[in-house]
Amino acid sequence: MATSLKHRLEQRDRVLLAARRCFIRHGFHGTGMAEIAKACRTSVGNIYHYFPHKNAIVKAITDEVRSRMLPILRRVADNADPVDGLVQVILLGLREISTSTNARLWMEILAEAPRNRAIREVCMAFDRDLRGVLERLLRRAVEARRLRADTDLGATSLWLVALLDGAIARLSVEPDLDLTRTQQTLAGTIRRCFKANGA
Amino acid sequence: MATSLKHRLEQRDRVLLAARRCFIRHGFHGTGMAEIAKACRTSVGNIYHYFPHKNAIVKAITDEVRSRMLPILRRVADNADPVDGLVQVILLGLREISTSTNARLWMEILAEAPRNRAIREVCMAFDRDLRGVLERLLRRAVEARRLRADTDLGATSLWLVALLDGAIARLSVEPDLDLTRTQQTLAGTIRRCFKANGA
Amino acid sequence: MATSLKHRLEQRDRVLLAARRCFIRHGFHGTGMAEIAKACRTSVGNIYHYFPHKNAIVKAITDEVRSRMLPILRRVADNADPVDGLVQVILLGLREISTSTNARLWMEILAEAPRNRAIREVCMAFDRDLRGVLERLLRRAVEARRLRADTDLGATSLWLVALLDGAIARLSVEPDLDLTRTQQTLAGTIRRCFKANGA
Amino acid sequence: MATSLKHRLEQRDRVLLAARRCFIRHGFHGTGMAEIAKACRTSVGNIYHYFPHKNAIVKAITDEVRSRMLPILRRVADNADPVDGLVQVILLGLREISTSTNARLWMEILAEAPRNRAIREVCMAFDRDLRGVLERLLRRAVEARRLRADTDLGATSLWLVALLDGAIARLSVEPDLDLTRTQQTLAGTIRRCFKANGA
DNA sequence: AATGAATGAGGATTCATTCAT
DNA sequence: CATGAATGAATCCTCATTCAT
Repeated sequence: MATSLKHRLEQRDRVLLAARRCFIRHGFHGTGMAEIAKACRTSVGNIYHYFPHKNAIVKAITDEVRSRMLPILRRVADNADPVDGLVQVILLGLREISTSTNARLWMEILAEAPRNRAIREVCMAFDRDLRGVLERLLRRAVEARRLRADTDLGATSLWLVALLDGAIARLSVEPDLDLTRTQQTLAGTIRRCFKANGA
Repeated sequence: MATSLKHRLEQRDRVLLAARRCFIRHGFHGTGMAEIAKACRTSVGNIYHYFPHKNAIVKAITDEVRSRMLPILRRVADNADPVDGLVQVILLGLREISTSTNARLWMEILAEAPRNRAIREVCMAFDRDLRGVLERLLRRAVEARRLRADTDLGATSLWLVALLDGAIARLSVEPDLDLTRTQQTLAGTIRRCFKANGA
Repeated sequence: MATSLKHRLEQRDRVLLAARRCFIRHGFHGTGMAEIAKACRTSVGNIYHYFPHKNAIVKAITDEVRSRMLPILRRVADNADPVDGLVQVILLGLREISTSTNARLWMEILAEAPRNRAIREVCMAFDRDLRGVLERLLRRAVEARRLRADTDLGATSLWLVALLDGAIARLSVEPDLDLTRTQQTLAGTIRRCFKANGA
Repeated sequence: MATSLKHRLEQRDRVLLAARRCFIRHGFHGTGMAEIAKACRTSVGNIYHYFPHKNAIVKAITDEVRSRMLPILRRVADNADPVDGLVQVILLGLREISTSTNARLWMEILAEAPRNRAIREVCMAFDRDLRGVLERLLRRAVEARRLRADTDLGATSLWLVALLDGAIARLSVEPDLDLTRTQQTLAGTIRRCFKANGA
């Protein structure tokens, strides 16, 4: 029982791992079930024991990609200095995105979202979380008088998220882009948007 | 002769217009030639008198989308005040993107680029142009002492472009987003990154 | 009137010439009307003023190819020496076949014949003519006591025709084959099958 | 496992058998995948489990047709009397060709070869084998002083092959032709080209 | 659980032919 | 006579999904 459950989960993961590689290479639409089956050395039919649809695999991948980002958010959200926290969210987010070929996957997800309810919902849930963290940090920055009180926090968090999405797009179009070099410039610019931690 | 040429161009445009609508609704991959044919009330075969591939239609749409942006860039590039110019590029870019359902189309293009050479080349050419304009404006800002001399212009222009890409992604995931409201916040933030046009 | 008729015939020939080139390159099935139209710099529709079907073009080409062979036959049939005549038929036939890229065309015709009544009829008519000439020569050879009286003339003429067909097949599979070198061997062998022009 | 492999091979054969019948009736180009599918009572898609292309089916048929000829060659090549061997090669070759509707298939193959690399290669390999056998027999005939020492063996083997190709062409144009009747004439003629097995 | 054969609709593309201009 | 746009059925091939084994 326990063993069989363990096996189930392992097998499921093997499928996901294989699917992820395929999706990165050929996109959601460009990848067929047969390709995934071959990549994880199973049969096509067997995959359907673990996922009811192809789309369920896509959703699972989306979930996974998203869930890898969440602990980063939580860790950073409690940073003593809210501005440091914000900069950290952006920098860690960028690092996660630019790891391996994640950008391609993120891009695929972003493009799929408009026409795929399941994916869209995952995206929106994640956006809510991310923007929640960002807005909480921004509010703390206001309280700490590092940010003007009349700042539109919603708008600001929106643009910060857009910055991450934009990085995804940039990376996926120009995969050779070295984000680490330009990160410092971004971090500096963001910091400069806040008042110094005044005496 | 002249009439037939005119007819050809009109028909070509009808195909593109129909394709555009279909692509917005169902994406490049989700749209079949039959759907396009029906949408412009021709036969499938006839479309092939105007475009050699489905991909040629995709490329033509990409070209068109991109070329609508170029005059905006040129107009703005010569703005007397470089900071105003930069803000204008961003704001006008956003307006163009958010027009009707353009964001979806842009998104589709961004997602297609990594795996479609023809599209990628159009994108890269456009990026070059856009970043050229941005960097020229940034350089003028440095010369006008509105920006620190040690600013990494390449990095900065990259992030500005990413901001636009990010807006596309945001809009395509949340089509109901009202960008106009948040635009002012962005414009203000950008302006504040530059020193006042000091006396 | 006369002029327009002349023009008609010229145009018809232009189509045939173009079609011939296309058929040699891509075969009957591999050549589209559009390709022929482009090759003779007309419109597709215009070709249909001169030929009711694509198949009519194929038939016309077949006719032409065949009719080029006929005068050769007639000229040779009256040769004083029947054995010389036979050898000449074969050698001239081979020369005609191997001229330019005729073998490909002949081959295309042979392959089309089984499934194309119009072509088959042309082929059979030609075969009748050719075998008639051959059998007449063989009969004269018998009369001249150059050939055993019990020879099966029908069978012999059949195998001589097969030899020509075979040469077509060989040339079309190995286009670089140099038939002229091996011709002499064939001619010698054939001659040796007959008794010397005895005293 | 063993069963499934057996099933696979059986199914593959069923496809080939059906394809063969279709090809004989309508030619390679005239036969669609749908027709083959119907002829072996499967779906179109399923055929693609057994063959990657339509062309792979064509090649498999070509292989099969050719490989049926090879054992004949081997058996005959070791004939004690080289002239008997040669006559046998031709006669058995003819019998194989004239079996049922093989001629049509051979013809189709010959016509396809010039424009289909895979087919051409099979044809050329077969030609090499066949001409190898023929030349070996001819050489032995020379050694046995049954043939003039200055005979051009290459040319002679070429014409013998052409004779077989020609028979194919004849049969495919005139399917009612009764080759068996004329075979004796051919065999006799060939024999007479050699000197008697002199004492 | 695992296999992979089978399905059949749907994918893009081609092409002979027609017909309005 | 000439054009080439239009048609639409037919081409090969792909693919998510089902199902008997």
